[in-house]
Amino acid sequence: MLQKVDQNFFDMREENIEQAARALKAMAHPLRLKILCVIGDSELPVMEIVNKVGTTQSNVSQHLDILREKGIVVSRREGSKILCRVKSKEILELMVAMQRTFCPT
Amino acid sequence: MLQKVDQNFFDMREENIEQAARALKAMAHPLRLKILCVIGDSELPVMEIVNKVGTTQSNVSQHLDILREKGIVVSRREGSKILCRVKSKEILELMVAMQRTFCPT
DNA sequence: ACGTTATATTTGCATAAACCTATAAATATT
DNA sequence: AATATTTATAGGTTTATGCAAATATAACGT
Repeated sequence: MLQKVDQNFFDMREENIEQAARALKAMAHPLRLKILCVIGDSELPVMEIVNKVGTTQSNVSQHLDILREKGIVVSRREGSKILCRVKSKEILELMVAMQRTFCPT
Repeated sequence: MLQKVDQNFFDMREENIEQAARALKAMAHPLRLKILCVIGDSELPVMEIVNKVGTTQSNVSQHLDILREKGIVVSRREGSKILCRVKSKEILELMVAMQRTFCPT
């Protein structure tokens, strides 16, 4: 019998696929993607995000909530402000990859 | 005035963001992600995908359609079969990045 | 031409996502 | 304590998604 060279480069396990899909789904919305781009590798208060992305505070808050619960963004309170940042360097690297994929040079 | 170091690494333009979000959305579903992983860098007939992902033909066909119309997958006829592959090496590279992000080593 | 295999499409339905407006809660300022 | 700022949450409406079951189309073998 031949050696099994199941050259499945993308052999994510079921659980990884589920998790990846959940995270991707959180990023796969124009406004949320824009929020992520605006935050980038910095840490911004919600209102600053609101101003930069140009929609209502409520809307941004709702989307931030989704990004948090899917593990894309974390935030901490500082006085009256909530500072948001992208959760991990892995996610930031993924964003760089997306930029490479979708932004024609 | 200070030099503007708007270190916005992720300065995707609006249109790029829209397009990226659309493509990501297509990939951000467990079954579709699985389909992509199964195809990988090869070219597979629909029925083979159906067998590997374990759901109905109709379901796979519907999801493949979404992947096609969002520009993630392309397919061609060969006799009675439709062969599917991931559209571009950019998308494949993005999948590699996702793997790095979501598959703990 | 007929049955078979491979794939796509349609329809109906249930559920989820998105968004708006209004309101609540927490902190800050005076 | 009253007011202003910042952020979150709730309720309601509209639209999109996901899926199953059935049916349609296309090519193949005999």
